Amino acid sequence: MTFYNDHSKVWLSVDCIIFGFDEGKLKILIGKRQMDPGRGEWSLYGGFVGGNESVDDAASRTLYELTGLRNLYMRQVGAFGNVDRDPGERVVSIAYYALINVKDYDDALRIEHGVEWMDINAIPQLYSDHNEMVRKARKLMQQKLANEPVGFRLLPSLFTLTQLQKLYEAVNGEELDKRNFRKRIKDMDYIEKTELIDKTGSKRGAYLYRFNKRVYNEDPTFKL
Amino acid sequence: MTFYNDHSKVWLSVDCIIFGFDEGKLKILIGKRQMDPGRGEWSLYGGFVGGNESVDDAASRTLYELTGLRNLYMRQVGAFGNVDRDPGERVVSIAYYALINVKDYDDALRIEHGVEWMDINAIPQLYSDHNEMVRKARKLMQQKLANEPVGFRLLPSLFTLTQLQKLYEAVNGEELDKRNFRKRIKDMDYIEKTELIDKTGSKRGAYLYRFNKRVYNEDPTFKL
DNA sequence: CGGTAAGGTGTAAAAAGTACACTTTACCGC
DNA sequence: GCGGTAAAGTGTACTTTTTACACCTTACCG
Repeated sequence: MTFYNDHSKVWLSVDCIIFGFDEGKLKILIGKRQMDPGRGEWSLYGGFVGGNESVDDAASRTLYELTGLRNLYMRQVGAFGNVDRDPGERVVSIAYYALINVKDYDDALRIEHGVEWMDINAIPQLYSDHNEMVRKARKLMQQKLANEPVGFRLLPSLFTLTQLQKLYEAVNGEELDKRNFRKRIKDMDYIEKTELIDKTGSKRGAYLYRFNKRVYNEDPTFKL
Repeated sequence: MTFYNDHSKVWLSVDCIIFGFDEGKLKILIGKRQMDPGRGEWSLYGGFVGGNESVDDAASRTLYELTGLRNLYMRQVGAFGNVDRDPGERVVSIAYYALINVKDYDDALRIEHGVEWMDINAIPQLYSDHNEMVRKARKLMQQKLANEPVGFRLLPSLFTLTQLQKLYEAVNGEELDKRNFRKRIKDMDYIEKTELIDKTGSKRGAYLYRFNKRVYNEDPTFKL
């Protein structure tokens, strides 16, 4: 049964913009392409969409391949479909961004795949239209973090308010006032203060907080 | 030269969510499918992506086919890629939304294509995943209209403030205060009052306004 | 010439956002 | 053991933005 034979088919790929937060900086994972065409160029990590998987599933699988992690927070960036975007063949790519806690990513696995964390503000020229994908992903991710409590995906499950603030500063590229920031956090009942104290970031130590999804779901309001 | 032969190809289509504003209501164009599979079901208008055109171009072409209009405001909604979204074959579709001024659309052409304007709040069940596309398109379009001055694309080039207000009320699904709305418009220098008066909407007549893109570009700030 | 229906206008109160500086704590090095 | 250091933590006054709200004007129509 073939309805559409008079139209042409294309290869479909997925490309992943994987955001991490480390050393106070927002970073993404990129590596040098290990295959033709474009061998040796800096590139996002990607893969092809199989005949028997959804595009979302292909992205999840690709993320899993690279990181060994499942159930990452992931959103579609969009389809990139210029005719000559791939130097070899007609390939349309669907970009996805993901948020991961850098500490969850096994470093050996990272090296095995030949990718590294690069500061979002120092991304070199990338293969094909990947820079454009990164730009769009960053914009969408910024908007998402401003309106939904997903930034926590970039942090350990226990985090200090300073870490959270630095994260938002890195994402938005601007400094925030500490007191105003903490005031707003205090109004969010689903960001819970624990009795635990982190001593790694300062001599004095800072209280650790945690995001409570249950509480959030009862009144899903967020704005930062 | 074929690098990717061990992967499978798919058909790519585009589907269009075409927004119009008429009779004080936000509407989209839908029609009954005239081909298998799904013949007779309500559906968005779409088309296939050709081997030699970008996905964006395919969407423009499809919009032109349907409306006879070029340079419509158009944005990508995203890729829809579930394996069985099309009952016949594996087809991945990229959805686009467009904004048109209903008056610009020749009614004979509309009827010829068998599509009609349907209130966004009364959309029936649509073919495949088209309802999902509409939901996402509406959300993106709402956000876009709140942050960029593109709502004018849904109105004649000369419009009254009441028309503009009704448009925003329809888009956001909530009534707005007339004085507050007009106050905000007055702060936007690029929405220019003309000396022309529209007498069709009221006995008294209302001043017609126009959006000045040049002025907007000098200080592209917008928020409604 | 009175009724009607949309056009047009300003002010005050509430809420949200912004700017801003000092004390506390615990470690470290001398 | 004590002075220096570096991050943690905390409240108030001011500014800006947002919201609520009611009446007069105009021109057509019957």
